[in-house]
Amino acid sequence: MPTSAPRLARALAREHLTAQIVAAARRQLTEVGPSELSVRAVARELAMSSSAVYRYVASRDELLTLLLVEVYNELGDVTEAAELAVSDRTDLHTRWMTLCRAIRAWARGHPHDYALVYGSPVPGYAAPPDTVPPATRVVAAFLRLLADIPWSRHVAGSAPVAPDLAHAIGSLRALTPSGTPDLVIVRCLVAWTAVFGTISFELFGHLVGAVDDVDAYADLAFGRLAVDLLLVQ
Amino acid sequence: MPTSAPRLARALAREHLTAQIVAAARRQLTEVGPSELSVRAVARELAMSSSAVYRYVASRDELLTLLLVEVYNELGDVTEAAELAVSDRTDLHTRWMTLCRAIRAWARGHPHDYALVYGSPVPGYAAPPDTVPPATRVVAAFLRLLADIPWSRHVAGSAPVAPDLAHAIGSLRALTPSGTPDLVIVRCLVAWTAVFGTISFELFGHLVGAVDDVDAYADLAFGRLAVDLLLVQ
DNA sequence: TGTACATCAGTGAACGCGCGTTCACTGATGTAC
DNA sequence: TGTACATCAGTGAACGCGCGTTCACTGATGTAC
Repeated sequence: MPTSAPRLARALAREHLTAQIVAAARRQLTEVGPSELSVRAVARELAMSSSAVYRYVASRDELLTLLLVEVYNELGDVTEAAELAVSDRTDLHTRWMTLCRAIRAWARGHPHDYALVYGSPVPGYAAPPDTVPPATRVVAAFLRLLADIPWSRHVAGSAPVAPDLAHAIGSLRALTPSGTPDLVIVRCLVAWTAVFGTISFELFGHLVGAVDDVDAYADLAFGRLAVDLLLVQ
Repeated sequence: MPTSAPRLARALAREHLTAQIVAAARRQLTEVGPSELSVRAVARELAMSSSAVYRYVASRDELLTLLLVEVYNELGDVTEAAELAVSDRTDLHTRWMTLCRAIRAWARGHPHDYALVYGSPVPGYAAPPDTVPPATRVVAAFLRLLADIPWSRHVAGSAPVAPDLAHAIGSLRALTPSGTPDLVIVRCLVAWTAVFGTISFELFGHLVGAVDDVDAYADLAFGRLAVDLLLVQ
């Protein structure tokens, strides 16, 4: 114990400073886009030399990876909290709207974080596999909601599933309770895509000149998706 | 005429070289993302000095604007051609699928062009109003298709329009034949958004690990949108 | 408990790079008489 | 048609900037006897 305590102290200091570096980088992201994020600026903000950062982070790419994981997890927390916030679990429409609004609110509050994860890829950077699990938390929340929809009423008896459908979405089925119809998974993917498409268009400026009240429009869009795509109202 | 001919010659040369500069910039975009586009690289490709480019283009921002307009117009051409390619104008499902597939094919063929216009905004650059008209050509094509759907059958007698709906989408109504129900405009916006959301997710890597066959999935998604959102099958 | 050694954190200077943009200048092309 | 002048295209050097990353080094912190 007298030998391992100092060892622990150093390890703690390391963790603390690494966390501070990531925090400083995220503060950078409140002012500057992901592609402009710089190791030197992070060092400046922490009042340390730029070379010192390399004691904690191997490269700018590794810093980006740490950011990606943290941002995905923050959005994952928000998403999961929203998914559980509605006490009446049978009120699927409210659950859906709450989920969509929470994601949109987070995105509007963290536009550069959003751009980091859902915008165009950062030039020269390829996200490593470590970022995939935190990234799937959002779509998992969608899947959980979709799983509670009484699909049997609408879907079970309908047209047989196209033969190419099953293999197209193979990987996502692993995340899904067995027995979920393929058609439901496709609906989930389309809804998930449409929600983020709506947010991206808003944040990236594509609704300028078309939509005047983005808040009202977002709600209309989310509601439209619920009714038409999820058969929930 | 003898006085204006040389004047014309210089003007032609100017236009020619300006076009070559834009073309070289677009060639850059086949290899490099929009934020990495550089005036010096363009000059290099044309074997001229970097300062010479400034005879034709006032700044990097102006070059970006020229690119934006050209790219929007290229996509506008593709979109409009696709919208007209289906000879049976009453086959709305085929018209829809053709439109969606054409946009996706263009996007996959020009990923950096796509990122320029539909990805995260280029840092430090704000698109001027000149880029808005070419940008609207795509959504106009969607509107034209939507206008041919016999909505009266499904929508006319349905629930009254929410009061906040009208003002939320005020600006888009200017593009739309008068008499188009607000609900149809919202459906158009949602469909348009969902289509580009699908393409963005695919190109920006968010379907990795979820969808195995992106071609098959894209068709499924477009079809789902047609049936559920546009009531077209 | 005290001392010799090893490990680690942090520094400052430097390398090499590419960028946008300006400026004084040369030489060619057009213009007016 | 010929000549003096004005306009324009294009050059090369330079300014000032910021970046990622490396490296030899100092000084503090931990380790083993």
